[in-house]
Amino acid sequence: MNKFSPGQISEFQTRLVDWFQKNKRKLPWREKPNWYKTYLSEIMLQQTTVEQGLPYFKKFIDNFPTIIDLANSEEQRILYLWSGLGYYARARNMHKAAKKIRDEFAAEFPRDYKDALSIPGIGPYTAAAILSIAFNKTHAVVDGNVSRVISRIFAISKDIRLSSTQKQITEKAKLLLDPENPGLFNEAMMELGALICTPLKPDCNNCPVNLQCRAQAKNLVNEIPYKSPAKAKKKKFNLVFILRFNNKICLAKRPDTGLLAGMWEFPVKELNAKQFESFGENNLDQNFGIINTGPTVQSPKYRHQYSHIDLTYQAVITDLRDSVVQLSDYYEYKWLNFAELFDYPIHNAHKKILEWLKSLVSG
DNA sequence: AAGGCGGGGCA
DNA sequence: TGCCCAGCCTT
Repeated sequence: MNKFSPGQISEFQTRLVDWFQKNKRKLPWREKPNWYKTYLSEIMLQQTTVEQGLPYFKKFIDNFPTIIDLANSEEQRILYLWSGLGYYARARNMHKAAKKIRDEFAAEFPRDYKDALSIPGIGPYTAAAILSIAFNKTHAVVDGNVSRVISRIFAISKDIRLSSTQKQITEKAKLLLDPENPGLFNEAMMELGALICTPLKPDCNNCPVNLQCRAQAKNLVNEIPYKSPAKAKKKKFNLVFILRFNNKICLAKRPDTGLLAGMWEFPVKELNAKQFESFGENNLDQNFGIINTGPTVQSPKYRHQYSHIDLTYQAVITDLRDSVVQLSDYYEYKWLNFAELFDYPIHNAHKKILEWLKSLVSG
């Protein structure tokens, strides 16, 4: 009852892979595949849906057709093309990775698992995915999709966040893996999780392995996987300054570590909830050391949810009497023409402000 | 082992 | 508005 027999494993593999070959999505990295396309797509699809990553994959393949092109690029160029996709450490690690592959692995992806793990941005999942999909090496992948599929197949109802549960799932993934077609099998597992065995309302009627699914048999599909509740996000409030002087606008670079590292933005002052509600009644000079020459223009309030922060923010357009501003939180900033603002890697919260600014200019 | 790190989408 | 999705890295 607790174990799949060799016959059942073989049947599972056959049914799954047959389903995959008939139902897989047409995706650009699946056309004329090579390891570089696999690598690029796997990095981009970490914590990211296919729909969201698709336009970025096309951009990167167009701009950097080979790993050498990627390695030879500037980091700011990579961040610019990546801006809006999030988790920007991926982009910076990708640049480091490309240089390492170029210099230490003769511009070829290493075939060894430990070597793959030594590359920045490549962990257990990505190493197994690239080695199996691009080189048909026998490594089982465990990503979010696979975790969900396996927890249902084996009716594992323990908290899926626990590392002990992940360990158990990894063992099951190795057990099910088809050693003859590891790449195909891994892709099929992930595609099943993405198309059929979805987090909400899984399409069990069209599942190729529903007869082997213990969650289905026990009518527990909606209870598995169990995930313990997430912590509440911290609420934060930002006042964003559109500082203007001589028809130029100030844009600043965030520090190289932490949230949105290395991305550009309009200078920000973090306020508490009370300050955020009342700043308009105060004098910007007294409160922020900013000397404005006239009335300010306020943007609508925006909300932006990060994985651990619930941010509310609002921009004010402020004309300065001189260009001396106290921006001690930033080590680099520039005064730019309006059009030049669009040439910098700006994170999404401030892209919304830029869009608002654009609507003022054109409207 | 736990927490930091984006952005999109849904009820 | 609250809350879901989730690999890699650092601590």
